[in-house]
Parts: sequence; structure tokens; C-alpha cells
Amino acid sequence: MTSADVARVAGVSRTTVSFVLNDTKNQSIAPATRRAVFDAAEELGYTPSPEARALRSGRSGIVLGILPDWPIGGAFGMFLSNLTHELSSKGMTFLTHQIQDADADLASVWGALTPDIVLAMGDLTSSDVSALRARGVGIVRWLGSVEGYPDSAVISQHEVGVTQARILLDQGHKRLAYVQPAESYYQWFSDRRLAGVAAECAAARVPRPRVMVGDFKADSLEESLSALLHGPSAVTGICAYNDEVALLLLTTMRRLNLVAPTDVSVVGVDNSELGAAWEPALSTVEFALTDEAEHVANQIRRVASGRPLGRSKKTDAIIAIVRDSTGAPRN
Amino acid sequence: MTSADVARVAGVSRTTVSFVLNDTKNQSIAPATRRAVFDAAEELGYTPSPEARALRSGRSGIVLGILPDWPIGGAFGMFLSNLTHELSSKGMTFLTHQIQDADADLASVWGALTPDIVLAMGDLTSSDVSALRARGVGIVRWLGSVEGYPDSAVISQHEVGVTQARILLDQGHKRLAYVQPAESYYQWFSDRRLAGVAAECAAARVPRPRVMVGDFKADSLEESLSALLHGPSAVTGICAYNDEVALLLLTTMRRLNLVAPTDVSVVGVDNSELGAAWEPALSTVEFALTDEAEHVANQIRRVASGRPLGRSKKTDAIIAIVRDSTGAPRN
DNA sequence: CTGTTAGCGCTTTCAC
DNA sequence: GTGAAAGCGCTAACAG
Repeated sequence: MTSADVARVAGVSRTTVSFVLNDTKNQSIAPATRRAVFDAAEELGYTPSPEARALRSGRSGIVLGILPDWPIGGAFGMFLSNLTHELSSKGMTFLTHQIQDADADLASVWGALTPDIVLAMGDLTSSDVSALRARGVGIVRWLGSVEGYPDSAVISQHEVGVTQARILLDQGHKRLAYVQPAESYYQWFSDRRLAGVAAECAAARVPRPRVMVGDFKADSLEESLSALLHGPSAVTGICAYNDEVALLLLTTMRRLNLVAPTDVSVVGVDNSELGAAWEPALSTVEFALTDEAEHVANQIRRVASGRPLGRSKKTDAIIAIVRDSTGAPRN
Repeated sequence: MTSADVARVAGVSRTTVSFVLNDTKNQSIAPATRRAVFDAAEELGYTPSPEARALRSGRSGIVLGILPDWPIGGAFGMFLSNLTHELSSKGMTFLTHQIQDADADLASVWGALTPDIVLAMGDLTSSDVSALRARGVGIVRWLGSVEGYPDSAVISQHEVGVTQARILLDQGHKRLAYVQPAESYYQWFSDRRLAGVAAECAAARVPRPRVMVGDFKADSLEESLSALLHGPSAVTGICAYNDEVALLLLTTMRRLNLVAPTDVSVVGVDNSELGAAWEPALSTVEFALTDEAEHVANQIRRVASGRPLGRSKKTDAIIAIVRDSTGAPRN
């Protein structure tokens, strides 16, 4: 069942079928004709061929998100969900493809479909970029890195780190540490959050944060944590990469007979249910990605219609949630 | 730059270009011609049009995964990652699209591209199914539900529940409870795991498990947990929906001055790092989705080439991990 | 081994 | 308000 079939049944030309079904602007249709076309389409169970349409018109209506090769969850997952929704309401279809590894071949993806816009959430190589440009595919970047394209993110991971540090510094802490996971796929976020913590320490004229890379599968955690808490440069406050790391630290502390915030204050990121339920309740930083999805969807629309990227308005979507795992330092 | 341009530069016909670039079987090419075509393609930076190819040949090489509208994480996320890899090595491109809500319009997706195969991981309506059939799109189901299509999953969530129950029953427990989250999107898994627990209880001739639906955002957790642990039908062992729920229970217990496994044994699912690091270390059930991805990829290949679905061979990918949060019941 | 011809299903001028 | 003609870029069938 092609549009020609519909035309035949409705007793009109293919052109008219196209006009009706696409609700073409600057083109009025006689109500009767309109009805006839709709009825015929319904009767035949007609669905247009996306490929033919894309081939002819040059636009597929597809936004393809390139995801990094690590488990998508939590806030990120929610963001994708919201983005799907936002784009769908703007008439675009959001699909995602997960990168496999650094030198994996995205070429096979560009060879399978031509999106209108690629939303780069992982890294694109310069050869990917030129392949996309050659096909006239727009690129919007959100996290990840693509040479020559600005990051469209409003939420700044740097700011997340700043907010973590603020919680502790405001309570009078002067020697902080930053604890991050060893897995490389957290690196991107980790680097930026740590930089925020460090910047805030500098602004407060306290020493740079000490950095601990935790291999959470090993038993070495107790040891490295002890090292952090003793000696001349012992820290009194810890910014953990996220709530999970924070809880891991709190668990380890319990084993060392240490308790937060008396022995050391700990602040996470994510505002997880588990952290909220914990004893002591975990202080954390929450960032809302709802507005973010709307913002990214708008950027995508701009690029899709050939306009320049819009300014990223600052929002106050980063919220400090102070609970019982942080408090004034002992000394 | 179209294939015609390449043909012109290489001094051959479009047909020949197609033969060379697609490495067509049953068709030999003179080495010199081959070289000329490759060189011309390279020189022009030629990339074929996926839409034109799909339109003409009727196959897009795309497998589209339809994801349910809930946060993808943990084992599921890893499975997707593995599947991307598996399919890519078989020359197919795996893309995903997240459903927005029950009556959302997947029609817009079928209107944006025509995959060779749809992998249904969320629910498809019968109108979706007929739209896909009409276009000749194959359907493979893995979790989620689609009328008329068998589930291709090897890993049985039922079996996961059975394994949880086995851990406790083997240790001598006779009165079990099952604790599941309130959020509806866990329901699908939850129902099946609970059924497994119940079946194993029946087999062991002990009472049906009591069921507790925990609203983990409310403060009611302590109350409902207490209710479970006291009275004539007090339970001695709890199967939690997953590790996170299990840890939430353990945290709550601590607040009630209860300790596992003395007061009650708790077993989770997922083998999370946090659970392993916990005090007491959490007993759990792990299921490996590596083989699963390979299996699903094979099913997809079968359907794509018109062969029937293969048998799902049983694997022993579900492993009980017994740690300190479970032990012999007190009485 | 290579080329000619035809047409996948649709949309876009342009003419009426 | 409607239709005829052309062609998007590719590949399948058939000749040679």
C-alpha cells in the first residue's frame, strides 16, 4: 500500500494525497477531497515510507543521541526520558545509540540512517564530525567532547563541585578531600566536579583538596580512608563523587569505628533515596535535569532550523541538601 | 557527492560502483576497476545515502530497541551495551527509543524509520504490531509484553525469585516475606520474582510469602517492617526486590535496633558494590546478562533472515551469593 | 566482467 | 483546488 494506492481508492492524484496527509501549508483542500483521502488511507491501513520521504525531502525528523559506553542511570537516565518527551512534542523522534569504545566505528551508524541532528553525549572524532557535516547533519553537544562545538549544558558539573565544597566550607571546614571512583567512565564528570571543589577551596583560601581515587572492589578502602583522616594534613570534610561513593565511605567508616559528622563530614551528589534514609542522613547536592531537557530540545530545534545556538541561561537548578552527615569540624 | 559522481570520476558505471562498495557476492571485479572506485570514493569523501539504499533494497540494517519508560540502569544497562556490541559485530546497527507512557504514540517512531527488527523491551499495542507487520518489520520480544510473541529471555525473573527463596529456605527459614517498591515500573519484574519466591515456598511446604509494598519516600517504612517482624505470623527471612531495597531495609532495621541476620535475614538481587561493602555484607542473587545479549542477538539474526526463533537453552547464569545478612533463623 | 534500464515511494515545482 | 512531470540516490534484473 503506497500513496499511489490511496490516490486510486480516493479517486485523486498522488499529489493531493501528499498535500492532505502532510497538511501542507499554503495549500487548501476541498473538505470532501480531504475526507476521501483520509478514508482511503484508513481503509488501506496506509503508512508512509519514512525512507522515501527522507530521500525526497532531505529531512528524517530524527534526532540521534550518541551515548557514552557506560551504564546510563539516575539523573542522566531521567534526562533522556525527559528529552524524548520534549522532542516528541516538537515533532521529532529521539533515538539513541551507545558508543562501544573509543575507536569504535560510528561510521556504521551514519551508514544506517541520516538524522537531522546528532546530539553528542559521548565523544565524536573529527572524522565523525566531517562525515556528519558532509551529509548536512547538525551537531549539538551536551557533555562529552566534540572539537569545535560548544557544550550546550546549562547544568555545570563544575558548579556541582562548588556547591559540595560550599556546604563544608560554610560549616567551618578548612581541609577537604575529594573521593572519586577509579572507573574511567566517571572521569569526565569527576574532573569537572573536582575542579569546582578546588576552585571554591582557593576562593576560601584553604588548601587544595586532597584527592583519593577509590577502587571500590578492593579491600584497600579502609586503609586509604585512614590515611586521609590522620597525619598533619588530615581532612575534616569529604566531597564524594556521588551518593553511592559517599555511602561506601560511611559504611567503611562504621567498620573503622568512625562516625559522621563527628570524625569527618561527608557530602555526596544525587539525592538518592538510600542516602536520605541512611543513618546519619546523607548531605548531598541535587541537580534537576528537567529544565535541562527543555533547554537542549530548544537548542536542537534552533540548529535544525538553521538558526544559531541560543544563550544558555543560568538556572539555579543545583541545590544543596544539608542533612546529618555534615556538621562543624571537631577542631 | 552521489554514487554517480564516484562513477564519473572512476570512469565506470554506477552499477560497478555499487558492486565494489557493497562487495557484492557472485560478482567479481577487475582489480584495477576496484582500485579506481575506491580511490574515487575516497577522493570525493563519498558516503552512501542510507535512505536511498533502504528504499531500494528494502532493508535498513537497523535493529530498534523499544525501552520502557523507566530509568535504565544496572544489569539492564549493561545488557544493552553488550547487545549493541553483539549486533554491531553482525553488521546491524542497534538503536533504542524510550517509550514515554502507556498510550504514547509509537506511530511517530514507525513514521521516522523502518527498522529490520524491533526488539520489544517495553509493551507494544496490537496496533503497533499490525503497523510493523504491514511494513514487514520483524519483532523479537525480550521482557515487556507483546501479544502473540513469545518472550526470548533466557534469564527468568521467576528463577531469580526461586534462587532468593532457596537461600533462605536452605538455611532453615520457614516464614518468608517479599518486599517490593511501590513504583509501578518495577511491577513487571517484581511480579515474576515474587511468583518464584512463592513457588519455592510451596515446594518446600511452608506458608506463602507475606508481601510488603514499600513506599520508600514515606516514613512508614519502620512501621510496616515492624508489623512484618512481630505477631503470630512474624517472618524470619525477607526477599527484597533488589539490593537497594535490601539496603533500605537494613538501614531501617538499624534504626529499630534490629540486626541481620539475628533478627531477620535479608537477601537482595543485583550484587551491587554497595551491598558487598555493607556491614553486614548483603546476601544477593546475581544474574549475568552477557550470554543473554548473545542469545538475543542470535534470535534477532534468525528473525531477520526469515528463520524461526531458536530454542532458549537454559543457562546457569543465575547465581546465589550468600554473605552475612542471611543465616539460620533464631527459633 | 561491465553497462543499460527501470523503479523503490515519496515530495516538489509548475501548470492548469 | 488539483494534477502531471520530474527526480531524490540507490540497487536489482537483465543484456552484453
